[in-house]
Amino acid sequence: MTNPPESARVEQAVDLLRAAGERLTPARYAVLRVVDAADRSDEHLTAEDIGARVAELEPAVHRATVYRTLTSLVDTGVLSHVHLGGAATVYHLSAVPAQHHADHDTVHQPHGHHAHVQCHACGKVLDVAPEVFDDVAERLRADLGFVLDTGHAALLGTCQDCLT
Amino acid sequence: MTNPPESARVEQAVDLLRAAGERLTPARYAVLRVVDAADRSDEHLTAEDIGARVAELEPAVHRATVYRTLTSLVDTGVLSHVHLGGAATVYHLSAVPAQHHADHDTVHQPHGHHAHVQCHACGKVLDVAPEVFDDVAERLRADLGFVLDTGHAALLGTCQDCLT
DNA sequence: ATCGTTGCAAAGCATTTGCATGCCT
DNA sequence: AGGCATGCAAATGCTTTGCAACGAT
Repeated sequence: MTNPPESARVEQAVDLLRAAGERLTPARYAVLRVVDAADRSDEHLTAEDIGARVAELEPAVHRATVYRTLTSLVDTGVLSHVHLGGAATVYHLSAVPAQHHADHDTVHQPHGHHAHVQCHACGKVLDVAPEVFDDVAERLRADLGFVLDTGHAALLGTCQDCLT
Repeated sequence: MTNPPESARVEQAVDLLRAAGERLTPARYAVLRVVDAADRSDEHLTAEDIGARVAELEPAVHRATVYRTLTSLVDTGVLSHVHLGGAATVYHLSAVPAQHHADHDTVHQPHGHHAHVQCHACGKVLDVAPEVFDDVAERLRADLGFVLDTGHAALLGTCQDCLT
């Protein structure tokens, strides 16, 4: 029980970090654990959300450090971020090709790479299988020479619950 | 030459404004002209961009007023805004069902309603015909009950020029 | 021991708000 | 005339930065 697969994802992230010649610090470790936990509960945390949780885990870590850490982890490729509809940016562990996770709906796919749509009414973020955008991506490439980065930004709309 | 259809679009916007029982003030008029001009040159202006141009047109108008004006014009429905990939929000005249404009590429469509994709390398914003997202919209609705608001948020990718 | 990383605190920026005045209708 | 919109200025909130101290390797 107490040795959940979480460690696997975090460890993998740590390995990536080290492979990139980066140092592992308490701040970085805390950020990785927080993001991993959020990932596996399908939460989407912003920089400040992460800062808040890191503060609980490592009170000594300064907010500014969380921002710098997020930036460097994204640069390293350990984390990736998604720009949501409004303005917020949320973070994910980028590595890890999915493994467990009991899915609930069709277009939903376990972790790993995925696209996002956000409800502008309630703010909820839904994960979507990247293939849903394959046709659009193909058309944009053919017509405009534009290579779509599926999942780097979320589209807006209204979720089922908010359709009155 | 000098009596461009601009006035038509602005006038239409003004009518909408009045129909909504809102007042026409120098600040609002300036904002409308600026946004109209941007629209017809396919530019995508943020609140501060608009503020800067309004300052040239009406030096007396305060920045705070531009923000308040944009908000109220969007509420009224005269303007609509699009959330770009990064964080910025850009504005469009919402009415006006397109008219002139010599198009250059297939998926490009004159003004009116359209979707957007943004290059995260150069920041350029490309307008895309909303139909490009029809299939995605249909699938999201069918699978998740999510109603996509095409064109309220932009997707990210890399434009032809930036593909090295 | 070295050099990247952190803490701290202050600066930055875009955006918002309270309030009294002004002006559109 | 009446009430919404504006100017002004201060406050906000998130994020960034300079610099010296710290600590991971």
